[in-house]
Amino acid sequence: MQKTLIVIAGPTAIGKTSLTIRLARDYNSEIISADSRQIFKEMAIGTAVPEPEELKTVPHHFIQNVSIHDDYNASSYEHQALAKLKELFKVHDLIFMTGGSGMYIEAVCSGIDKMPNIKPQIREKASALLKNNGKEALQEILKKADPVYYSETDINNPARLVRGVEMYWQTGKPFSFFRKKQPRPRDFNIIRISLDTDRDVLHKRINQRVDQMVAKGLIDEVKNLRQWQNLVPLKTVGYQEIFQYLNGATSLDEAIELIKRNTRRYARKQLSWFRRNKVTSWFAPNEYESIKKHIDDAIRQEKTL
RNA sequence: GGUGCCAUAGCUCAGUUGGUAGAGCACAGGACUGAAAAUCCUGGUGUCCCUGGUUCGAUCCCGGGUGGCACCA
Repeated sequence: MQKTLIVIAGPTAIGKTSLTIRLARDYNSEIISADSRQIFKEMAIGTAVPEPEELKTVPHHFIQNVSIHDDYNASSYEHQALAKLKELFKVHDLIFMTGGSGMYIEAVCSGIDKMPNIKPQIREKASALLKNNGKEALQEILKKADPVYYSETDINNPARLVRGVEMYWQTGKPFSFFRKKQPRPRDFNIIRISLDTDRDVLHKRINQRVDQMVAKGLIDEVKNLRQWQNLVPLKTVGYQEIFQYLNGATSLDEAIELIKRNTRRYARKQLSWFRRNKVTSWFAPNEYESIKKHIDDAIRQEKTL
């Protein structure tokens, strides 16, 4: 029996959670979350994790099971999610994956090339070079050490430059040696569904959700994390803005407005990511019957193949 | 009621000594293989309030109107 992963992608606040829970119940299935922030134990309100009642109705995986103090990235997620899928496919033919982190979804669907971990000292050295000598210094190194990556990547983007340089320093080999970008075949089928709706509707939902987060105690949640504000997982919309407020840089009202604006921008970037995938089918979040029909048709097609 | 000032992008405003206009924010699009809710790139979206006049040509100058603000009654 061919196993199938159904991926429900969509921008933040569009209604992925409730839609996927309903689907997973109808198909008697389970849900794998592909969300780079809901995965952290310490972050709940600001990442809009599903409510306890929702989590009870259908088994969820990768919700709040890692600490912000752990090293975690898209590659860790790929391996854990694949292992979990293998386990779940022993009892289910159909598993749902939903979340807003495009890179996490791609990691599971297509895979990320295997690469060595970077030692913290090397990472710090590369960041220090960027800070002290600017991105030009990193560009110079890459130009000589890794002309392939240098010509392919966005050399204005410090994050890309640091990555290339630290990989070279760590291994003595160019980053492009590891970065093959070869999609890895999976032993399960993938059905991709993406959600979108009118922009003003989405913006309204985002604004409401942010107000709800504040009402649920976002400020207190962020206050408790204040000493960790420089950790990467906390470089997150909803947290950075409240840190700014707690640090006296903005008023609370300003911080809340900034969260709304930055969440709108985040939603736009997510959509941009999901549009890259040309095999996905697009639906509005309220088109439940059409979505179900699409899934049933896709499964039936697979069976006849 | 009188006088003065203002009216240009979604918002706040700049500007054109007359040749159909540009900043910030908002917004839109894109890139992205180990931080990805990160990081980076690109884009002005417009009856220049309406209406007459002057002019080859008016968003700009002049008259009238409408709306807003301020002050005086």
